[in-house]
Amino acid sequence: MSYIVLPENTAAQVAEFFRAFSDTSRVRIISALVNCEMHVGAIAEAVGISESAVSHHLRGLRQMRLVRAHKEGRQVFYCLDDEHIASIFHSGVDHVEHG
Amino acid sequence: MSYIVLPENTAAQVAEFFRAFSDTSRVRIISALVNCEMHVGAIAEAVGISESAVSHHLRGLRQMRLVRAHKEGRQVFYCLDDEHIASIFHSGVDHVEHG
DNA sequence: TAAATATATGAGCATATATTCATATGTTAC
DNA sequence: GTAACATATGAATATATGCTCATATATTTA
Repeated sequence: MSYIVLPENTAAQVAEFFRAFSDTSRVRIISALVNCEMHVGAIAEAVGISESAVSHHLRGLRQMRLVRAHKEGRQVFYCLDDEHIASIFHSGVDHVEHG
Repeated sequence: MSYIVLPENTAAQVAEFFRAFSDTSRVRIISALVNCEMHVGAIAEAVGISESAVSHHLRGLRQMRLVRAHKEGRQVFYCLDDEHIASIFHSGVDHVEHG
């Protein structure tokens, strides 16, 4: 029988993707963006961490295309990039709540 | 409008859960266990890392109940704990392959 | 019993990561 | 223009993480 293992490259990308959901603050940021778009200050207030920390996290999430941003005046609003992100997030919540 | 953010405790559990999928080696280990159960040595060979490293990863995955183990002689066979784990894994692969 | 095999585990090290602080950039109001 | 505000970014630091190496435990075989 042959063992089928995901190639290193693909596995690294998958790992990188899930790493976005692997930090408490990021999970809370993502949870805040599931139902509405929010600007950085509001996210910081809602999650309870500094705006700088939020900004750093959002940069990572942006680079991985988990979130999209658009500017309105001096505020920047963020939202989840697509439904797939929300879906994976919900899978994780489901797993820990009834799993 | 009120901002609904996942409580810290729950978010920490969700983050911990996804952290299991956030490392290249663990993703490959999980991928190997999707279709069959395998013993530690076979996993190590398939993934291409030391048996010790595999064993360390499997301990974490066991503690998080992502995998189950049973002994046969001196070998220990591992398999994914349930279909939900495989399903989340596949979601991640789908995301990076066509996302 | 002793030796060989399979897995598990603890310590140590090197790297990665999250946060804070200071500062930079861009925008609005005066 | 300057001041105030909102966000972004780089450096520094503290903690976490993955791997290796040495060793321990358990099982089979001679």
